[in-house]
Parts: sequence; C-alpha cells; structure tokens
Amino acid sequence: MNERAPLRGLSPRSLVHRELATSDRFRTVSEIHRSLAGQRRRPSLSTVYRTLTALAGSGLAETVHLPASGIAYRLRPGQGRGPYLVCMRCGAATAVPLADLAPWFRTVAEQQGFTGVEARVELWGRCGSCRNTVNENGSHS
Amino acid sequence: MNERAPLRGLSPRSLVHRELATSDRFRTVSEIHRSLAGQRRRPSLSTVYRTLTALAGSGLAETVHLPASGIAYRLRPGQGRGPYLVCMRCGAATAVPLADLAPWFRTVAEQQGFTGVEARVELWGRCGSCRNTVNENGSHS
DNA sequence: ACAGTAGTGATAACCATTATCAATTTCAAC
DNA sequence: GTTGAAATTGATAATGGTTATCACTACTGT
Repeated sequence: MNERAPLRGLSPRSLVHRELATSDRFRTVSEIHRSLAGQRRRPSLSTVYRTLTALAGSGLAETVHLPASGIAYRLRPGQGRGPYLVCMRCGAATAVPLADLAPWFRTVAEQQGFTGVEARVELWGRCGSCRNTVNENGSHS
Repeated sequence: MNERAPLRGLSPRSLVHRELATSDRFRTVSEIHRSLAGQRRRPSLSTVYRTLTALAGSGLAETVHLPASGIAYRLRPGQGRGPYLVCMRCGAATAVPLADLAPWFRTVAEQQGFTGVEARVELWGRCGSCRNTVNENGSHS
C-alpha cells in the first residue's frame, strides 16, 4: 500500500488514485478505467478494482450503490463523511447534513432490540446542471 | 397477472406469492425458490424471478438491497411503506418511523438544486432473536 | 375439439465483481 | 550493476446474481 513512484512514470495504482482525485463526483470502476485510456501505463481493470476496493476498505474512498446496479467511488473529501445527494446522471454529489440523524438511527434501532446497527442513506436525483439536459439514460460519462 | 388457479393445484406463480405471504421477513429469490422445493409444481427460478419482479413493480412487494449483494423481497404489509430495519441474519424487519423524514429529504435535495429526488434509507442490524446466536455468516435460512 | 394467448421452464446470455496465476517490476542486499 | 525475494500487475477464467430467449405446455373462449 505504500506509494512508490517508479522512475518512468506513476504506477498504475497511482494513476487510479490520481484519476479519482480529479473529480469529486462518484464514478464507477469502468468509468475510471475508461478515463485512463491512453495513459502511458494504463491500469488494467483488475488494478482499478483492486485500487478502488483497497481505498474504500481503508476509508480513503467512499461508495454509493447505484440505483440500477453497481458501485460508484470517490475519494472521501475532508471530514464530511455523511451521506450524499448524488446526481443520477453525472455523479455529482453534495453533502447532506444528515450526520445528526446517525445517532437517532441507532437509538431507534436499539429500541427495536437490534444491535450492531448500520444505516445506509442514499439520496438520488438530478442536479441543476443536468436538469435541462436531454433525458438520456445517464451514462455517467 | 390474473390469478388463475389450475384444477390440479396452484399455479407456480401463485405458489411464489403464497410462499412470500407465509412470512413478513425479507427473503431473496433463491431463498423463496429453495423454500418451494418439493411442491407439487415447483416453480422454476425463472418464474420466481418473474413473479417477484412483477410484484415489486406493481407495488405489491417491496425490496431491500442486501449489504453484501442481491435484493430481498417481501409483500408490502398494509399501509406502512416506510423504510425498515432489517435483521442482517434472518431477514426479520420492523417498520421504522421515518415517514416524516421523506419530505425533509426532498426539501434538502431541492435546496441543492436537485429534482426528481428519491431517497433510500436502509437500516441493518441484528435482531433480538439472532443476537444470542452463534456468529455464523448469515445465511437467511 | 380447436385456435389463440398466457404461463412456464431450461438454458443461454449478461454484467459486475472476484479469484487465479504467470509475468513483470520494484526494492534491497550484495 | 547483479541478483533474488517480494510486491504489483494484467490477462483470463470463474463466480453469482439477474435478465433474455424460446420452445413447449396449460388455460380460455369459441
């Protein structure tokens, strides 16, 4: 997991990391992979998966589940770790002040006799920029 | 979609519906399919998928996304259509009084310039009955 | 009976993800 | 600068859940 920088360019894993850092949108594995086409050492799909999984596992990246299917990733920005409002079309995300609700979720859950509670809040919609756009089936390009 | 009852027993689709009605737990497609083994006319996996998809599409059934992967179904009980607190192990579910939050979600979202907002709230934990159970990897049996 | 339609099941196709493993690259020691 | 162990990578296969296909069967109305 240490970031080595090969002499003749960034390592594939670094490329993934860097690509992920170019935007604060949520993006899928294949999007990232596609974005890296043409790079000097274009990472394989395997590496993209590995990197994103690792980043998410370590907490450096966060994920949302797409309404259709699949997972989208992005680097966790600063401290705000709350749920996000994600644009279904372009992946743009804005933080939603739900942090206060987390303890409440837990309370509710434990009142019902549940333990080890984990909440997932996902808000999907169409952002302002995409609102006026043709209603194409969002391709998260 | 009309419920025909063949002379020599319930139609496969009805069996799926009836099986789904035997419990208010959330259950996966393969669970339902497995539960129907041994029936006179055991529905195929195809039919189970078809039936559950149709039920969910028509609003008669509701779904949750399992933390790991896959979707679980159950017939929508009465009016309560809010989010549920689902036991990660046995699929037991209890309603959570989040209905009041729905409009708030929408307000927050629209303040951010989003439209057509859809919220997904999912709470997972381990219910009282399963709490004392061995920590096996939940198999939703 | 008969024809038309809907329902069904077996199978193949899909898609995203994970696992495998040989080949490459990197790093540290010599 | 060689050398070799260890980590990284990429091509590919495997997996798991879901959807599509299509021939066959069962039901309905006539």
